[in-house]
Amino acid sequence: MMRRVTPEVRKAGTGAGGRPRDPELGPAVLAAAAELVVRRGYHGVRMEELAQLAGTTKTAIYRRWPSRAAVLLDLVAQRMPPPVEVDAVLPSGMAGSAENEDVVAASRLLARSLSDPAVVHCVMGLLAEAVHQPELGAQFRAKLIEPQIAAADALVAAAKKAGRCPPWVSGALLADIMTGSVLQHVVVRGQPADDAFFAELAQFVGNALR
Amino acid sequence: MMRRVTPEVRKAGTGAGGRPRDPELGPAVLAAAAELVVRRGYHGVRMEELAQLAGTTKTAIYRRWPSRAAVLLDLVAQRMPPPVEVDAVLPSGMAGSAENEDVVAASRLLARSLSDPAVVHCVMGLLAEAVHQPELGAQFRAKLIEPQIAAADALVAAAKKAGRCPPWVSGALLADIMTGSVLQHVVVRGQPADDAFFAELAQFVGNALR
Amino acid sequence: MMRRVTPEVRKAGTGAGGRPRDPELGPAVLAAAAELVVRRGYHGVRMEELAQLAGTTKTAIYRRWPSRAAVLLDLVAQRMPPPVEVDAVLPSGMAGSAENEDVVAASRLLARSLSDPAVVHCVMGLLAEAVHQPELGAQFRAKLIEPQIAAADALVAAAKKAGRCPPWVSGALLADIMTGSVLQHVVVRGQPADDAFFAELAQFVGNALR
Amino acid sequence: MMRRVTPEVRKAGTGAGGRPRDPELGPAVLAAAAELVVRRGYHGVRMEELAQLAGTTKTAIYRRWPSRAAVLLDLVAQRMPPPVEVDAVLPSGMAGSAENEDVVAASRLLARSLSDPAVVHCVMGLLAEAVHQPELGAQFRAKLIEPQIAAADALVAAAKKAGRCPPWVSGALLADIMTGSVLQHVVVRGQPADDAFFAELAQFVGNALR
DNA sequence: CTTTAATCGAGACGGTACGTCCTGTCTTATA
DNA sequence: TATAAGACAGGACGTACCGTCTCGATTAAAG
Repeated sequence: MMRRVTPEVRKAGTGAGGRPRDPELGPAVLAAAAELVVRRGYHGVRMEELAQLAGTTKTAIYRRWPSRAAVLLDLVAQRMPPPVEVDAVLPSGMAGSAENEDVVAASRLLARSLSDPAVVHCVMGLLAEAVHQPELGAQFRAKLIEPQIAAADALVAAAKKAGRCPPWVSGALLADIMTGSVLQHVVVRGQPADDAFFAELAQFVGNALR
Repeated sequence: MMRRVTPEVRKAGTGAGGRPRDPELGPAVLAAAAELVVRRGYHGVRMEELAQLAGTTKTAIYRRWPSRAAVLLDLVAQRMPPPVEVDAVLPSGMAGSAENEDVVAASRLLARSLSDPAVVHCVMGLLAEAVHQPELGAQFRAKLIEPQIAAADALVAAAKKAGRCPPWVSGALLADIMTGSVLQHVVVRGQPADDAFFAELAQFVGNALR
Repeated sequence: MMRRVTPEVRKAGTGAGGRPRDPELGPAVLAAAAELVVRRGYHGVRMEELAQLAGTTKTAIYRRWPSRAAVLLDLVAQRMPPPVEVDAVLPSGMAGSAENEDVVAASRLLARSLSDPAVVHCVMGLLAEAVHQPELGAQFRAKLIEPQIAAADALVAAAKKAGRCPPWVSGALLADIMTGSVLQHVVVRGQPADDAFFAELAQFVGNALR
Repeated sequence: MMRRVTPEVRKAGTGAGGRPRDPELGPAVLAAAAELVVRRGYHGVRMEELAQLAGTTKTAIYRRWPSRAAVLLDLVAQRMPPPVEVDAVLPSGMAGSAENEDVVAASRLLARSLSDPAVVHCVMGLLAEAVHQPELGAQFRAKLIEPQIAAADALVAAAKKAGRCPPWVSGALLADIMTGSVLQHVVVRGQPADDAFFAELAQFVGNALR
């Protein structure tokens, strides 16, 4: 007997029938969350108000995300720029680059991950909550941090092969330094992440990679 | 006209008569807060439980601090190691040091500010709350960050005068990089701040200061 | 002008075409409701669980009944024994009965209306809901109470004609006393409706009718 | 050593110090509940609205009562008239009363327990909830029913001693009949509990007690 | 044999209330 | 005046349930 194949492969979670999820609802919630998080901060995102602003109800939100933290985590994952792409920074023909300007440029991109204020506010709140909520921390790292580290590793590996990076530098270290410095500068010290700061940082890193 | 003193959050010893404050109570609260913050994280520090663990009541705590954040801020201020002392790192007779090992050593001290887990957890929570609570952020920076920057500035100035530091390096940048990298490594990525990491970081900084 | 028939709660078989209703589904729902109402009480009958126990879905139930109360009302109407039939109790030839044992026997039947625990639980819940839901109350009385009163009235009229019942006794009063006493005894006081109680009650009524 | 006696025996639950409960708050909640229950019925009493109407908050209500049902139970207990007092009905000098009018009068009082509409609505809702919530049912009976039964028992015992009541009549039976009949008449059938009904009922009972 | 129309299972949706939890303020009696 | 004790107002949380809705699939009678 031939298995009956459903004519259309459904993309919704469980697989079978039922009223399909409103496709506009999820994005609307994330957009509302982004607005609220910059208006009121991480703890100012109240589920009731979030639902109202998104034109829906708490119930619908909790059907998609298990908690408020999960919503904000998804918000960050969506707004965070994708990690550095090696090929975009180290084009094949660029082999004999006089200095290591290409690696430095890539590092600048890494640092600019935290340029969106909504992202910054969410990240702080999530980290504070994740400290003693291991599952949240694991998801946070899997969704946001590990791709970044992987990209940095690939970047460093390519640079090493081309002789433009000392062998003792690791991608993880580079990522820690770039994003960490921005975090400290912006969030902890409350300073603007302007071009002057990025220039200083780039010069520091460029000097270290000599 | 006599200024009306709000009974709450009065500094101890303002007036004359009355029962004196129990001098052991304040420290007991901070100790209990340190224990709770590592057990349950920043948001896990409930005022009722904190009071109970410190052997007192909420009333007594709120007489000393205006809010939960203020308690945790004081906790950090107390547990945070004092900022680097220039004289301890750059002794007068050490002038012609072959390399820049002394500045690197000072930077390591700067980085080790965040070695206490209680401090790390508090800092994250306080920052998350401070994002939309400007007064808290100002106090945070005045108590914790500005002394650090000042110390780093003094350190860098002395090193520059001795020719062991490039002129484009600022103390603020050095502090941002050192503490920020540790913050990222420990809190965001959840990695241990062990000697291997500090060594990598020191080598990076040492290379940059050449 | 053709009347627009709302698709919901349509009587089965109104129009022509279309898939016919599953005839086993309605009874299955009532049976499941009976089971649930004795297991968990009136408010414990959740529509989702009811549907699942009946092997169907909420949709199918709401196509047949407009609300949860309507389902339970139908359950009572089905499980409630039919009201007393005069002829069954007062056979024509039994005219000169020495006592009034026949009326007493009829009253016992009246009282036994509430012997089914599912019925008792439903009745309580329905009444509680009907207090401020006049339409539900009206349906409740029309379906369950008025037939009982009518039967009691007929019974009393026949008994009066045969001289076995004082002229000041009405069927409504008799019904109130018999069913009300059982309600109080069983539901309010939580006592079993056993033979001893019915005997006591019958003796009381028999004495009153002398 | 003499035990220190607190100068004033506190009536509040736990016994020791602390801010005393607002004595007006409990009565205000019960009054508000009475108003809401007649306006909207048992299920229409929402905790939030109840709190607001009483000029307080949900928290304060839940500190005094464990659940909504407990509030309404207390409301009934307060509004329900006290059970019949034998001495008030059977004065010592009234021994040779021609008929049994005194017992009948007492029964009428018994029946009038359900004259308050707020009481009736609450009783119905409580009973519906108590069906499968044994603890609530037990409290309901202990607070409301058992005193009534005890009073009826005392009444019947005194009447028997004076020869104005048949030996086979129990107080419980009399209470079941009186209150149950009213319950049925008012709640189930939706008829008014007017004098005509009470007269009919009294005549029936008076006849039975002959 | 196709069209039509109503049913079915499945499950998302808006809405509403629940009871819990926590913060920061207050009101007592006692030390 | 400080303390322990605990009630208070206020507000958000996440859960649970109701009754409605929107799908695709199914099932018969009508055309």
